[in-house]
Amino acid sequence: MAITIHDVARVAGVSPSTVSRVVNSSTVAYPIRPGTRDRVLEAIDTLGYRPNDLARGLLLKKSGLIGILVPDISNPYYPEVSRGIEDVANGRGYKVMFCSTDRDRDKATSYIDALLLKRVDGIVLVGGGDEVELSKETVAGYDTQVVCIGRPSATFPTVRVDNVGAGRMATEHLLGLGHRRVAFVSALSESTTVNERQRGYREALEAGGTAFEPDLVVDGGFTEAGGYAAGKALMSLSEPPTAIFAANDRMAVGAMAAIKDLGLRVPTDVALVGFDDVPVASYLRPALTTVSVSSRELGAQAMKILLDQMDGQSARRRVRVDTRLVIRQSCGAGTEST
Amino acid sequence: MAITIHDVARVAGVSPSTVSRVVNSSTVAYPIRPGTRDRVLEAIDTLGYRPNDLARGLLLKKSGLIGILVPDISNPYYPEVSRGIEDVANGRGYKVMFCSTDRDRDKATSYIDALLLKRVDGIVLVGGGDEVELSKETVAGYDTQVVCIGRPSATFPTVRVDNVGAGRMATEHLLGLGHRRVAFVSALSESTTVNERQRGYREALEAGGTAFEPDLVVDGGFTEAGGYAAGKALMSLSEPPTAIFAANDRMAVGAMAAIKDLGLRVPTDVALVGFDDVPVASYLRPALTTVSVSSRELGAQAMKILLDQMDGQSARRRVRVDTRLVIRQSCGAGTEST
DNA sequence: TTGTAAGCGTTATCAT
DNA sequence: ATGATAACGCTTACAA
Repeated sequence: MAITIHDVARVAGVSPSTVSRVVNSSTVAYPIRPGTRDRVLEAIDTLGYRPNDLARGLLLKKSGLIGILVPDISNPYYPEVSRGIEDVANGRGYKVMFCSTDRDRDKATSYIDALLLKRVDGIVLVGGGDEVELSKETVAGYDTQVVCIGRPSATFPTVRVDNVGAGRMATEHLLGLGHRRVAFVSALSESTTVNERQRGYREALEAGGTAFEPDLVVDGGFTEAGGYAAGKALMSLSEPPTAIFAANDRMAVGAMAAIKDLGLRVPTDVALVGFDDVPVASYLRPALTTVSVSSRELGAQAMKILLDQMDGQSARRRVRVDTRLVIRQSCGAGTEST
Repeated sequence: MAITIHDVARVAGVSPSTVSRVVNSSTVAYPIRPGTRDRVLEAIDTLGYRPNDLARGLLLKKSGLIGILVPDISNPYYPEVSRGIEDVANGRGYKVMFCSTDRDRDKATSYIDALLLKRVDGIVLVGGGDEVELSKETVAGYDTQVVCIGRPSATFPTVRVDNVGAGRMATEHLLGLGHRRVAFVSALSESTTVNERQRGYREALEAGGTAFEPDLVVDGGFTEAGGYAAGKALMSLSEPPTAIFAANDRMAVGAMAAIKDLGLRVPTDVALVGFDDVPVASYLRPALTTVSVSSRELGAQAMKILLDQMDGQSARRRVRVDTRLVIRQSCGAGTEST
């Protein structure tokens, strides 16, 4: 049987309220006689008492939990984002529940449902996938705050990456290196993230006076395997591209393997640029040129907004986090590796 | 204000108990007149009622939560394990809380504490790190079951990988290929996992009549950066190794980059074998030969044991999950890539 | 087949 | 400075 506050009270010879006040003395200031406090503390220690967060949460209407919904746990980018969230959350006594939808609508829905049932104090929606649907009405009456990362939202505050600008930047870089046939490895989905990067790609092409060619855009399904297939398909074109921009690093890794397997070289035969700057990016050879978004910062900003909202403060509704192109070897312009 | 069971009861013109019975009809069989059920269901629908898991948990002494403690979220291996746990857990209505200790003792302790406070129904301890300490006494009285993955434990059931055997297998493979100077990229810590792999390495050496050389064992700190430094150090030895076995894939990736940067080639100049079979392993060029442990299976088995324990069934205390050496290109024996 | 009432463990409010 | 009491939202005997 679990030790309750009553057990402690009995052993210490005080009332449950006193025990409660001792336990929460860090949060709520309350005058307690030193002797009493000592006896309570001692009783807690000998009994090994730990308060029940469920009971506390029921009363306080707070679970102390923050839910994070990411599209794909196997993409190292998302753990980084969640690390940012976690650091800020833990600093304020919140714990996080990390959930991966695997870009599956049913899974997403059931997770949101569970999060709401658990009365999480906040939800962070990460990524631009359309498998997640959450309306203002759904969360209304739940005393739960919501913030989005990397997805547009009219109803909830958002922390955004300038994907269009970053896509443009990456493509312009390739164009500036003299490439005229630049391909884009996309991912078919309603993911706004990828679509935006593609828009930037297209804008750069058009601004550079290069015609957009549908043949040069292929699906890579977010994964290494998809990127590999995309790379093969692209390089088998009658007029293959001289540069490839992949919408994420995982696909870029796959594309790089495909290029090498065809006996071609990066960047000599094909230049390659990725997106995310995952940990392995700088340890590939050639090291991958990629768009780095400070993913940790992204998470931290989102969590700060959440905290502000929970405190009832009027939080900033829209925050942008910068991106930068990390020029390594795969684009042919840099020599930097690590 | 949130909708409670009383609101539904009032609207449907029944008592709260009846509403409760309708809501939980899937779990607990109870006779209810169809007409009544319909009215309740309708009221639930119009009001948008969702039960409060905190209240339910307080009463039932169940949170419906499973805590997972991993050493390092940025190693893609752990998300895979947790996926295995999750799949089984979700199938039985449990949700998981994913926590990364970052191999930090304070973080680990505070997470375990939080998990216990939240009255999680089960805890899965993943990885052999010594930053995690959890005794039978600590969980006693918490109605919380514990299971370990990849770590020895006398007190809790464990799902183990035969790290010694796998380490031996990988090393024997290299030895069989004619290598006599085989290095080991380790990770300094009390992690039993790495130590066991190293033991296997050593056993294979001795069984093969090759002397163990302390110089050939270097620290790689679990990461690509550490593996890179280790690779450089190893290849700068007056008598460099002709083969390197890294205790995990992240370090193997780093070592591969180091070797290439020194103008040497894998596997011609140095053969390389990793451990984990992370997603990128097969997309490196040369593709990484590595020990594959069915990490998903590992998680699934652990969760099944947890469920058995929670059901009060006598679960199997020790389960072993197989490993196999995936021979790709980096060891020089295979041609297989993807 | 349905309703009443007690209680899960905690904290806020009001007394003392 | 401390204690008694009510309440948070739910489930489950027990009663009807």
